[in-house]
Amino acid sequence: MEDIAATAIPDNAPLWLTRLNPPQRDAVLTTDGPVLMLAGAGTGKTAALTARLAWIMANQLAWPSEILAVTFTNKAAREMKERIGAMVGDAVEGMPWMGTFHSIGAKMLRRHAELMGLQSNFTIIDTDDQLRLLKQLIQAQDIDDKRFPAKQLAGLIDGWKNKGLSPADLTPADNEAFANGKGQELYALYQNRLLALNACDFGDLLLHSLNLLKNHRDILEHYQQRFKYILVDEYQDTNAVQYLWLRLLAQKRKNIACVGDDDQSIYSWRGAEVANILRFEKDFPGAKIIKLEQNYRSTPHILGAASGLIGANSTRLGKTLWTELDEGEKVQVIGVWDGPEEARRVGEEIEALQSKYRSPLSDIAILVRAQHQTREFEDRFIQIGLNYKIIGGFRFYERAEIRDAIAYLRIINQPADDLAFERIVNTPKRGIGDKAVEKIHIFARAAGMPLSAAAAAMTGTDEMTGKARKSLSDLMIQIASWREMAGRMPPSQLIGQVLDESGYTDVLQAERSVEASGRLENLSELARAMEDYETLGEFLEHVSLVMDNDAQQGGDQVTIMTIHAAKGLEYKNVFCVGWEEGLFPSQRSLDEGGLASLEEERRLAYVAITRARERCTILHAANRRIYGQWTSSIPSRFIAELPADHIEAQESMSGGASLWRANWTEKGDPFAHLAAANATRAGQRGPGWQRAAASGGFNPVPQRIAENTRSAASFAAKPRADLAVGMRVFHEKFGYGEIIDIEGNKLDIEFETAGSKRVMDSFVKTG
DNA sequence: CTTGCCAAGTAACAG
DNA sequence: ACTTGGCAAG
Repeated sequence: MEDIAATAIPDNAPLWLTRLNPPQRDAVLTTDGPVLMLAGAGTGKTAALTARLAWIMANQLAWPSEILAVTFTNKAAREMKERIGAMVGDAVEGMPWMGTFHSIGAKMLRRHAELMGLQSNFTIIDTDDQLRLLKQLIQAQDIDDKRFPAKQLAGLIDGWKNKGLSPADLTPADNEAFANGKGQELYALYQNRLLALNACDFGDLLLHSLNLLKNHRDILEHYQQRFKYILVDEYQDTNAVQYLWLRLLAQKRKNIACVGDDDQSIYSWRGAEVANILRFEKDFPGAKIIKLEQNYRSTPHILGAASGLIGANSTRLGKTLWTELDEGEKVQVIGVWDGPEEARRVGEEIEALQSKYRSPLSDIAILVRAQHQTREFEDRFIQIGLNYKIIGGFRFYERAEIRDAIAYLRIINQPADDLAFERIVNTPKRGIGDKAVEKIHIFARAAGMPLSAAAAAMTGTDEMTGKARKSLSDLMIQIASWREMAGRMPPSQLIGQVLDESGYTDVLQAERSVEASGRLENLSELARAMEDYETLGEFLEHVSLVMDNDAQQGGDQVTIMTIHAAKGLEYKNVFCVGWEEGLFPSQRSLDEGGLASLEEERRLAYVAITRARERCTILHAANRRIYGQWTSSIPSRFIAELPADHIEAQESMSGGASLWRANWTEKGDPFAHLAAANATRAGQRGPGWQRAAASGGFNPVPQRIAENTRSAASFAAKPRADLAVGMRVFHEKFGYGEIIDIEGNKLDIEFETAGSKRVMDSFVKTG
């Protein structure tokens, strides 16, 4: 294992191979047999992976279509394709089996759908549909869906699927986990319902694919034969069902290369098992283990801070990262008064980076623990006119109008899609309300047919009364005509027809609000996105699995995203915000998982810091609002765990300092009592506070005091002097309007397009 | 059948 | 703070 007799460089070696370091090269040239690459953050893992694929193809060890390459995100797959393309040319185009577990599972499943009781045009339902379906089932069982919410059941079912368990595989304990022993029954009902709808949820894409291979020897052998090489990225994040699926496929040729880093395992909550990586040598005897430890990304200070932090974890394989880069700047730790000030401060730091280093905004990322933290930054950046984008969050296809449009497409593509039918039958409003839908349900159940078929049949009976009957009949005629159109026009054109003829566009246009025009824009964006697809089915697959909203509106933008979404990415400047106990590490995670969860949170912190190439800044606030309530907070313990040599606590408002400040400003500060309470608690315990105190937190004269009071005053702000009733003003979100009334710093404005609203004066511009 | 209002519960992370 | 669901009025 230690003898890394560096594989000799072949004579004909291309440049991209000679440039790799010895372990990387090893990982490329060891093509036969199982390989496990332990690759630390920033150690050139992707370079090695792509080179390995390029090498296999360039030497014709396998055709592109004979390689199975699994990545964790669509982004990673896309990126890898691009990089390989640059090395070996167009050959990548023919790599049909590169993608996420889910997309590959879906592909495989569509080819053999009938064996699993599905048709190949099955729908992939999202979490929203899943919840609605489960709720219906729970209610149909006469179970109180308040006490036993669909969300909880969805979580359990996902968990079972991640473990590879079908309803029949559940233990009595599993069964007891929901509604006093109804778990199994509901799971089984749900699966039957999905089959009847010709639909899969995300978990099914994996579970069905696994069962497909398990239960059909010939198919398994076909794929074992086909995939000459298997490559798996982020192996530490694979869950049981993925692991079993891989193991089946690799059994024959055993040319499987897995890449992972136990320190970056951050998905245990969705069933990932680090044990998979530890078990690799047992599963594949004689596996070659290759460690990548030279870091090419981060400065020694950043690396030192991250290493020190992760060193606090007890369960690690242990790697020692090193770098040849220049020392660089220390990691900055900044304490601020509250959430708004945190956002304000980050904005200032970004502006400083722009002027001092001429950093483009695309070199800057803000990493949050939880999605809701993005809002504060968004508000601030709109205010100061800083260009930003938020990754993840509200996914494009999760917007109501997009889901509506897609529901139309789904019911056109797949008549059995009851969920889609339910969604659109009265959208836009056409007088077919709950009562009418209920009738359709009853009819459908009696006749054993899908809703849309039942609805079509009912237009010929007297079940429906006048108006509803007419509307329904019109709708069914329209749907029939759209189905016919779908065969002869491209999807991007079809969607326009559908939206116009259904009256959807009209309703939005009639609304004449900013929101409505935004929706219309989104819909035309959707049509544009559809231009890349030739068939409806193709597009729907894309939308349910792939479509993300990083369709950048162009321009130079700061990126705001969760740490999870940032895994695998790097930025020159990284801001890690909200490092406070309860938020990060998240209270919920501590409550649920104890030490194991704490260690996962710490790995998350490690991932966050190691995204930074040159500058890493960590912030924590002394006060934050949670559920609309102001709450005091203490610095995260992770801050205390950063080695002092590598950090610089620039100034701190935390603990004692904020008490001092609170006393100082007590008069005008409505939150002084919170700060005092915070200080008391911080004084009792809290390792993060010790660090903050030890590293200069007790600066007796906080220099930024003037600014701080100003920011604390943002919620009790003085009204602006430059505004008066009757004045015409501009608001980023609502456009132009006239001031009707002024109340302190709040304005009542009659907007020209958005109607009358009450807004903060700081959000409007004059002139 | 729709709309509007109030109360309640709430927000971790992905495909 | 913000969204969702239930319920009452139009």
